[in-house]
Amino acid sequence: MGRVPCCEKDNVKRGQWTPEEDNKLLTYITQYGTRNWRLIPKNAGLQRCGKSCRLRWTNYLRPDLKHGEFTDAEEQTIIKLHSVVGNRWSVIAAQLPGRTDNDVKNHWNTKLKKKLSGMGIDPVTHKSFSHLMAEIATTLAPPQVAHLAEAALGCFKDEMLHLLTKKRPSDFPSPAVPDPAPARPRSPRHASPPRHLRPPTTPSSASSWACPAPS
DNA sequence: AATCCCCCCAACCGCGTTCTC
DNA sequence: TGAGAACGCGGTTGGGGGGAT
Repeated sequence: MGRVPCCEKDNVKRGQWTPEEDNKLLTYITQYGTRNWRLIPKNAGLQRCGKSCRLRWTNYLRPDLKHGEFTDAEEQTIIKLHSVVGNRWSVIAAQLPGRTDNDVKNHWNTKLKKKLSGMGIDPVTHKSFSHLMAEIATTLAPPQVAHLAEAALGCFKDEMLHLLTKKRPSDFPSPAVPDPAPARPRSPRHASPPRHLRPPTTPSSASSWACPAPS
């Protein structure tokens, strides 16, 4: 049997929360706690899904949350922990009082990944790009190495062009190499195997064969 | 001044895990 | 012990805001 939806979608409001909704949720939870998320919207007089209420509470309304900029120390903690546990955002967030997994994930995706790349460090493996290239080269036969080096140079060229002109590689005429992907790929949700069949998302299990998308 | 483009982040989706009966 | 419900997590999306043109 298929999984039942968490709520009746027809009668449920979606999108941005209004201050009135925030207030209702906050008032209710302050008084009664967070025991049953399915009942909370009903009892609080909200036309929201319980899941949406839980997310709003955990990511925004909780009184112990920090809302400001991430400090250098927090960033260092995220980078260190990510190098150990990978994309286990809840694990990382647990070490940062007042930060949520969503916060950490967003900050990683928007800031830290670029910061590391800019420092010549692969944000997936946390190794320097030159170290990775040397590592890969030792495992390949000479013709493959030559091919890889050529591909890497292509990636580097694309990245530089993008940085210098703020244009995507696909914006440039490229008769030899077809553009591998659209500028913002929309991968199908279930391209990967089910979670229990996937390897843990540790940095060492991932590789960086593909060109990183120009940021 | 208007339009375009990109970045950021709040919110959503779907799946795995845990809980309850 | 198994089924269904509830919860939690990570990936993804989309809209608003602001800078660039």
